[in-house]
Amino acid sequence: MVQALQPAHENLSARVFEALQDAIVTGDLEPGTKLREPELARRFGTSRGPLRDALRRLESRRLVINTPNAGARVVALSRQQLVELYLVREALEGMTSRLAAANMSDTEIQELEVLLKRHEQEIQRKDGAEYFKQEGDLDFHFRIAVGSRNELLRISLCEDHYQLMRLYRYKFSNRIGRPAIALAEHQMILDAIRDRDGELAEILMRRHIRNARRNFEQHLIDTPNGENT
Amino acid sequence: MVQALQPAHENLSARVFEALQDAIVTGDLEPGTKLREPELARRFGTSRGPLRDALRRLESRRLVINTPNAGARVVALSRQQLVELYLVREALEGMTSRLAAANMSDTEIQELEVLLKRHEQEIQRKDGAEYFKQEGDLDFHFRIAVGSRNELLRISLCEDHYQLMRLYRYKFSNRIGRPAIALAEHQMILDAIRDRDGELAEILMRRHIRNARRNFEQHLIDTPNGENT
DNA sequence: TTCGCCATAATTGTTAACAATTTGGAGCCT
DNA sequence: AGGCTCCAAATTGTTAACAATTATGGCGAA
Repeated sequence: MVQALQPAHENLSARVFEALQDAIVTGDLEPGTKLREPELARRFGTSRGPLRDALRRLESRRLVINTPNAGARVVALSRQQLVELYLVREALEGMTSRLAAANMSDTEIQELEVLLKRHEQEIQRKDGAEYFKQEGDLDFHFRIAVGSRNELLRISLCEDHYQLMRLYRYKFSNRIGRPAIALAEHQMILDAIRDRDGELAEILMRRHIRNARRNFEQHLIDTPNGENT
Repeated sequence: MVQALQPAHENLSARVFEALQDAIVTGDLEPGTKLREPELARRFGTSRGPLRDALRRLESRRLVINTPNAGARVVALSRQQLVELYLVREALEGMTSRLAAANMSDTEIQELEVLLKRHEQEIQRKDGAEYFKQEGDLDFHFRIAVGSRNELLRISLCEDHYQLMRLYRYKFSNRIGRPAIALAEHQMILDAIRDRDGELAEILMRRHIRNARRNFEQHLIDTPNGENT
């Protein structure tokens, strides 16, 4: 159950937007759920105006799909659409890595090293691995997006596509051994960035995401009756 | 001056959205223009509700920037932001071309050939070249996006980024000789797609957009005092 | 039973009024 | 003159009522 909004300061529209996005991404509102304006307005303690505003903003992030005169629903990505998302990420994050190799500060690179060291320990200890490996993975990609010094790329990835990825992160948990493989891939990407080798960083990042996609596609073959349309 | 909306059928919000987008992209409302809700509502013959709705949708396409409690303005891209846009296009359209080589139908490829033949004639006759070469260029890229059979890519490019490109297409008209060069690049990309050589198609498309970006960047160096921030 | 139709309820779309915030400028002081 | 404060006007944010559209459910006929 979603609770009312406590933080003041911002306008209602923005607060409802964040609360709704959180409810969707955490799975509190499951994919496909009908989003009725009067009900949600009551739940968030506001009127329908700001709520509609929030729905439009969520629609632009593809977390909500709206059909005119019929209402809004939480997005339910098909397997095909998830594959499409991987392909877009492959393209965008390849470019991101290339730019990050040129533009990331030495400090940021050192912080990335620390992050990966922590991931290594997490995986060895296997504590909280199920949860952490996904959020940690996104954190790695997130920092590279920031390091690209390209705001358009950063917003596309961090504020749009990653939210969608988070929404589906629990659906297809990576297979046994994949976290360690992913970490090794992250290490290689970081090495390339440290060497300021943009071309290699791009190639490695694309291969990394391509591997994740193929892992997912294999998962589809193994379990033909998924929960997605 | 923007006129009132005649087409019925759709809801007001959608009609205002399209009319406003058109006014922005055609330059009727210049970059940086303050968008006052009461004024626009009068102009489009509606109330502020649907108008705010339209503004939010334009915001999601980056054609409008909204600062809370201070109102909305037509976007005014800086030179740096335009460079960023080229880089994003390079990444996305590279992937688009790769996928189009695999997924475009033979009919679509033939239609692309017809399109390029027409461009060739247009350039030789030099009639309407100034206008056509830009819209025609976008048409070429548009069809490849469709041919990728990736809806996420198609929407990102055709409905988001291309509108921004159109908004700035008149600002930096390609230099002498560039249209012919661009056409030759288009030809090579089409050849690769016809050969179903996705890898080559991607390389060529990226080089094509990279060339356009460098052409633009050179333009920046030559004319340091641009109209953009 | 099952299909289609109609009335009713629920939901979305739109409007206008009210509240809160920001902007612009007059007037005053230094 | 220059800059500050404060008031007024304009603009954005929010709400609730009304209109239009869509979903629902019962009824009757084949």
